Amino acid sequence: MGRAPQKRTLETRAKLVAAAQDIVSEGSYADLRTEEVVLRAGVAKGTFFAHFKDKDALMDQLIGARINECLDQIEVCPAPRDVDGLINALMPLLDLMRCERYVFDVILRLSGAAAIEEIGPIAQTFERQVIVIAGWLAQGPFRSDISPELMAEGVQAFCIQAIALNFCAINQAIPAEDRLREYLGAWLMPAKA
Amino acid sequence: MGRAPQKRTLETRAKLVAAAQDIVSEGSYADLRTEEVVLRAGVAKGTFFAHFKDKDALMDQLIGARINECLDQIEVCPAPRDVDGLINALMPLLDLMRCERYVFDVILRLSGAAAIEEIGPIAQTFERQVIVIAGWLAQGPFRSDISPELMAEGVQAFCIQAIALNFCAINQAIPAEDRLREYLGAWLMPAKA
DNA sequence: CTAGATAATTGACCGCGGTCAATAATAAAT
DNA sequence: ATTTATTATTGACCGCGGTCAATTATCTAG
Repeated sequence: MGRAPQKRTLETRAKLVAAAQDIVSEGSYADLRTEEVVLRAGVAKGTFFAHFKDKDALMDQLIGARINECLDQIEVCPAPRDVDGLINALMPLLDLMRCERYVFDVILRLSGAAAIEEIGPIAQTFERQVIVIAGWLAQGPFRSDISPELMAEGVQAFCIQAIALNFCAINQAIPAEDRLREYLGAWLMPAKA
Repeated sequence: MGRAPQKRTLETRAKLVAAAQDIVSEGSYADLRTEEVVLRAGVAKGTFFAHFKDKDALMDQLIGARINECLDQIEVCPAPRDVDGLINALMPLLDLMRCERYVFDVILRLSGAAAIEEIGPIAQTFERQVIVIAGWLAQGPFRSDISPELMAEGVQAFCIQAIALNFCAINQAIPAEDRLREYLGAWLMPAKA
């Protein structure tokens, strides 16, 4: 067990995060530079890396926090009654995931933790997503031959697929929502046949 | 229309690719350095970037070529008769995609082209995958309420999901094949209910 | 209060991907 | 052949993420 963190440490960390958030709000996640962050925070470069393992770790914090805000908001919605309702409910999350190519890449990269000790914010939100979505699906008029958790994992997979295809020039004619509707209809309410 | 490429150009490019392949075969994709490539090829650093837009473009060539080898081999297989057969048939592809974390990341990043003019090798193989898999699914004893192409896109999405989850420490207990079998069973042969 | 231990901060430095003005090699025109 | 237009190559240079030995601030024991 380490000692309790010093006041100074918390202040420094807060300055770094605040500086990073400012930069993002003025521009984009993609053009955040660690050098700009430390400049604004008024600390040395090494200090940044004493607080964050690498640049991705900062992004994990920032983006993970925003995903959690979405989930807070989403969680209290009533369980959707059909695929369209589900897509509607998921919209804030989808919009966040596709707001920037770089953000999507970071989320994909960090949605799984390399080691059990280091489950970061984004990886945690991915577990939380499954819980929230599975909770909904258990109530709705969806297929019942597989578990809600499995259905939820599939929803995640298809969201990613729909967004990934939409970042691709060839496929931008079809809106991501339409593609997702097709996927989820087939996944959640198969007509068998 | 540009002029035909000079002999020298083709030689240089071949030297670069050969050097890169040597490095990969001695180590991994992840530890390929462009500086090492140009050193072995006996050219200047700038020459590399005259031939490849960036490092990713080289990876696109190298990995795209290997995916195509897999597809050549896969294409001639008889259409699988069930989910297990499908997973078996896809194994060479899956093994390639998960051989290295870095390789998986590159594939995800390049599987969609940013602009229509620049559809790279990997993006092309992703279209080819859908064609090959859809061809199979059209023949097999799978659901018929959705198109084979849609089924094939779902297979792609679930392959990626299964691999991604398996790169994550928390989920390594379950082999990717088992997870994939569960997904594809539910996707391709829903029991309705 | 002081001395020693621990934790936080610093900034010069490195690695490596990527750029670009200058130069050299090649092809086309006279 | 000689000039002219293109194309290929060069290597010094830059940006930026990340490291680490040295320094400074904070905590704790006596």
